[in-house]
Amino acid sequence: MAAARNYHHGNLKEVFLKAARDLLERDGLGGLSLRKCAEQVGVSHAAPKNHFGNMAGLLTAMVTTGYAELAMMMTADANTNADRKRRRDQAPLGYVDFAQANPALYDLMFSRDRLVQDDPDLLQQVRACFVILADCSAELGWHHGSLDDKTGKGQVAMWSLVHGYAQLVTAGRFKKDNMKGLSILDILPIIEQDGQN
Amino acid sequence: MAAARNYHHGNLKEVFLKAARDLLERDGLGGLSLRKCAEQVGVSHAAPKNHFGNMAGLLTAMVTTGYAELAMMMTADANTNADRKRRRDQAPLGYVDFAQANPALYDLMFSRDRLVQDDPDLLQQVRACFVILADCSAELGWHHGSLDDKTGKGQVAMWSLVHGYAQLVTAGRFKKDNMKGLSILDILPIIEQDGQN
DNA sequence: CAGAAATATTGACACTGTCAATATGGGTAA
DNA sequence: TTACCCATATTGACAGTGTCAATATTTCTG
Repeated sequence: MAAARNYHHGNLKEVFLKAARDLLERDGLGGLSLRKCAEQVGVSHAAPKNHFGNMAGLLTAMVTTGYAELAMMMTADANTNADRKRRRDQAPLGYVDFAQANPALYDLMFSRDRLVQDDPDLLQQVRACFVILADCSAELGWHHGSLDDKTGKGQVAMWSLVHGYAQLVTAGRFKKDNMKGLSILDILPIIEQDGQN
Repeated sequence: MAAARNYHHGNLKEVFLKAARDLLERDGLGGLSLRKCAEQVGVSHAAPKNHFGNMAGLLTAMVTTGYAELAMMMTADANTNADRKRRRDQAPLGYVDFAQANPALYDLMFSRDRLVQDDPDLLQQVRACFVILADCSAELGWHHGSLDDKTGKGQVAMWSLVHGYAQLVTAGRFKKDNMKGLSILDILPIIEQDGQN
């Protein structure tokens, strides 16, 4: 149960993931290395191989936890007695908050290479996030096409708009002084409501 | 003028950029290396230092040409005698086409680290692309806030929506079979028109 | 024609991910 | 308890990487 001195660290996987995330946000993806993480945790440079296989496995594990946290931040008020508007706004607000709090990890979460894209855990967490946003779009009355398969126009527009906004803000593509007082909640309402279909 | 045999390649910078882009799209960012490019071009491994300084300089140069091409694809019909709707649709259509034709480069164009973010040429090309999209949002009647500084709600929504859509499609976050027949042109019209500032 | 400047090469260095071989210890069944 | 298997960690090695200093070659310029 308790961590041993040398061999069998106990919870090396979790500790390693935490160290990797700290290093990622501190030095960027280019500054993240397995060996630096291992040194910081206090294990040998090949120790992570048992838990993650290779670099892509580590990044995939980090990203998967990232999607799980993203879902949590979007549903933080789901089971509280917050009013209806507050709960409805929480998804896009929490989404952008997560991206701004973890910009490097957020980048990695949408990179095409570097990840094991068909990892089952990853796919499940991604889908969970999409479902939350799809519900949010329905909540706002963005039906706009087939809702049954969760990939109607409203759902695609919702994720596109929120993700695009989050990425452009964290990438610094919008000038900060011009964005003063302009949040994702100001952008969403310009989507036209459409109750039919 | 003509390329010499050994020293003074002549147009090494352009040739190197082309080799780097080929390698980037073929093997991803992780598979791109200065030494592979140099080998393919037929120069020594340190030759690119004179033209790009370091890896970040090479990536920044690649990304800058990427933004220039993106602007060209968005304005391909600008000076033709295509009808008004065709010209208006060209910006978002060309944007998504570029992302799908150059997915790895497109990713790099929105990464926070790895680039020299304050490079003057890069900033200029980025701004040119944003202006094209801002004009497009005005063209569609998305005024929604201050238009004078080009960063009103409509402009932010336009870039967010188009970029988010492009990135999510190229990253495979939308299932292909569910996206059949659903293009960016189907998404844009759900934005509400609002002529009053 | 000579010297300066631009451009390319060579060699070295520290650092990286990955792998095979080895060592250690926890868990389980006899 | 004892013996064994297996998960886990270490060590050592390897090819590949970006970067830099020193050097060599070519073009440009006065």
